[in-house]
Amino acid sequence: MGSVKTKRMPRAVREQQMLDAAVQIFGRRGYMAASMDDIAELAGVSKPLVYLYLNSKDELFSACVRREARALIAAVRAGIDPALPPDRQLWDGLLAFFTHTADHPDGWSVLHVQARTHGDAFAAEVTAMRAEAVVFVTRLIAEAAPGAHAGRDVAGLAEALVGAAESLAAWANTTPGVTARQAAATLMNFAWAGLGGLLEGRLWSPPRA
Amino acid sequence: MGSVKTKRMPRAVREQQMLDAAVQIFGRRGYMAASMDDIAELAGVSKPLVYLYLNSKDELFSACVRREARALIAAVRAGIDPALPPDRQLWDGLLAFFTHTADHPDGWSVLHVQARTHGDAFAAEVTAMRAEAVVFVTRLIAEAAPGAHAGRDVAGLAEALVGAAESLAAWANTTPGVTARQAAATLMNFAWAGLGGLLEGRLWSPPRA
Amino acid sequence: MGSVKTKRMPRAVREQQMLDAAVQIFGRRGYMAASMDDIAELAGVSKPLVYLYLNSKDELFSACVRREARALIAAVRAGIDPALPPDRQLWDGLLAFFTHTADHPDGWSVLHVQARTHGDAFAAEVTAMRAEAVVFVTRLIAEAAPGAHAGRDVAGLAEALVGAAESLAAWANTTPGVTARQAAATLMNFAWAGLGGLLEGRLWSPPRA
Amino acid sequence: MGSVKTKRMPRAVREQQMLDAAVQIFGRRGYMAASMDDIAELAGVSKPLVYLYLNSKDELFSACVRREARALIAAVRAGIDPALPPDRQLWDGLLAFFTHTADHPDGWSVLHVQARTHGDAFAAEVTAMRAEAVVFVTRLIAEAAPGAHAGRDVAGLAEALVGAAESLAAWANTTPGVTARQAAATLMNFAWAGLGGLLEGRLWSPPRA
DNA sequence: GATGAATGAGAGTTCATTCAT
DNA sequence: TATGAATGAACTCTCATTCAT
Repeated sequence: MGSVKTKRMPRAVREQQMLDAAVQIFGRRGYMAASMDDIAELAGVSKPLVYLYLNSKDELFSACVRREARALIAAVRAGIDPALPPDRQLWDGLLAFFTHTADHPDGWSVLHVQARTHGDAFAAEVTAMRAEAVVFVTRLIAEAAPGAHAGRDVAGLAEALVGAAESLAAWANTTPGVTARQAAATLMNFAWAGLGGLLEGRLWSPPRA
Repeated sequence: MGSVKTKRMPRAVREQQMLDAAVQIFGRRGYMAASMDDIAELAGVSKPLVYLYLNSKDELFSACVRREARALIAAVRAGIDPALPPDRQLWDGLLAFFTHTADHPDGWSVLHVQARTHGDAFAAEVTAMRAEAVVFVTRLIAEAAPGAHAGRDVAGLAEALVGAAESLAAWANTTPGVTARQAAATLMNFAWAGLGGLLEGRLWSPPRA
Repeated sequence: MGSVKTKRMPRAVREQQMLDAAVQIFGRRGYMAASMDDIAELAGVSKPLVYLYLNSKDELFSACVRREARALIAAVRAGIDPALPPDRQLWDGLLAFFTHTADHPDGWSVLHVQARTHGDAFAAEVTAMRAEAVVFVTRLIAEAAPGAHAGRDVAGLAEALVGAAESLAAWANTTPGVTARQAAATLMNFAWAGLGGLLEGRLWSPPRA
Repeated sequence: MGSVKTKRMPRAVREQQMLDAAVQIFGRRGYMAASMDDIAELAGVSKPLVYLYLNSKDELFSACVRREARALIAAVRAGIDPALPPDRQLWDGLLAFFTHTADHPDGWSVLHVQARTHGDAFAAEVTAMRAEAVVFVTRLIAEAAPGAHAGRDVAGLAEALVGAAESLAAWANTTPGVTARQAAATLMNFAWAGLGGLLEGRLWSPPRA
């Protein structure tokens, strides 16, 4: 498994090997259950080297979160053309998102499950990423319904959408036979139909308590 | 913090105290990071007593999951009157859900985050609970829009809904001035319009790749 | 298993029940691996009662050793008629010994294996019992060969015989299909032939080193 | 006591130190009463190192049994010259045996007492060793008295011999002025005459019960 | 005479982390 | 650059023992 044991590699390469191993172990077992021994072994190096390059378990995990977050953001950005109409942008973004998470399930697990479980220090990076997504979706909604009453309603919708997407990604990764395209289609239908209904004014009014 | 240190209590009472403490610790730190020492201390008893009553960390966690799942289901059921019209039932259910999860964040964390992270045995309990919720919602929509074709993509929708709900719950809990009522309203509108639209066949067609 | 749970029994009876249970558990699992919980449960009483009557694990074990030692000594004494010739006395004694140890394997295990493993305090009782056996055998040898050179040689032979008997008893208890009579016959043949040879002067002289 | 605390030793050396300590503690206290803490302390290392090299208490004990069994066998083999006459071979073997067990009482305790107390896996190793001894002795006798019928009751004789040997070893160790040489002489006379007698058919007939 | 409730102390085991080379 | 050797601290779990009734 792991990589072929080659000695004397440049630091940058070794570091990436360690991060690869760490993401896999952290993603599959969770922060606490992951052991530095296993990570070092999977990376094909000795434990002291891991400490030499990455200082501690916490920093190693942090580096994983940062790397995976950046990769995911880059993938989604690359999938979107801001010149296209909003529904098309949403679709492209969802497709890019589900495709990337499907291709990097351990990375997504680190971001979605593990980073949030383990304390605010790690959550910050993920929260920033998430905020960017919410802003993006909010803008799309606003563009699609220029006259909509903005503010808390739209923010709530965006939150709901992003949360639904996150949950679906984890589900698609662990359920055999579900493709990124299907996950994107499910959410797109759900969201667009819902938004459409809302924008046409079909609001449901709660009863006065 | 904890409870007042009272000695010699009947077993049933002590057991609930232990479960209270365990839910809090498991919910906030996760299964692996939770230590039996801390749980016992928070419960105000010695560690051996926890083992005497609940046998092992695994069984303790399992008991927590079961108790919290039952409490959540009971809360939602209690909020619903089957004699009312479907939309009203959905609203009442959502309100009960958001209220209960807001009142018991640790319990919700145990169910939503921790139980899924920790192995299929626990995930099954939660999955069953969610499936019940999806069936319930689907039935309501079908009653409201008779003749529509239900049953497609149910699992995916469930994931999306729960993800949206969790996201909204977190949003409501952390955004000042947002109540369980408002979170319920947002999701109600989203779900009611979106599901209704889906059942009526209003689909968004993805572009040919 | 155990005894039928009857309440309010006189102390002497309860105590014997406890000793029965303790001998069984100690004999089969050893002193350290035996737990007071298991002993109390097998005796059909609560743990505090065991402590009320027998004070501690050590004293309980000690009581077991004493009781079993006395029973074994009594059984062997009862089997011997001092008026008979020495070889017949040895045979009867061996037969009584092997019969008793076969009928009370747990008791013999307590005496032979466990008591010696666990420190000098318990060994004393067993050592006394053993010494008595050695004296008895020594006397028999002396009677059988009136002119034999007594002293260390005879003492060594008696030691060897008693040790062989102890070892054979444990072996007969754990090997299916070996009866007390067969064990006695094996040892009797070995010992008597050996002694006979010795007494006839067939001594083997070690080479001068 | 223990060894001088020297740091950074090669693995093989440290492992032997650990086994030395383990044999001493296991031999004197028994498997259950021996604690890994005490073994580690006596070996002059920390507990994790013991686990790193020997994995578990069970495996550590197993390693002790193996090592001591091999050492004893080697000592006895080294004492015997197959070119010499059979009685001389038996004498040399017994002398080597008593000398080795006297020099390594803890190792002998591990083999004789502890290994049999603790489960069949370990008993097997010891049983095999004893069987080898019995075969060896039987062959010597057969060579000395050709034409005799061997092979009957071999297991019982082995038990009796080992029991006698153990008893004599303890006697020699605790009785002032008794040497390994004298213990060997006693058993030699006993065994040589007894076995010889048996093979020649001199049986003692028990009375008809 | 008898027990349900409770615990201090210690067991085996694992882990993140560091030294010395 | 890289590692074999080593450990302090913490974990889950068990046990002999006692109190209050």
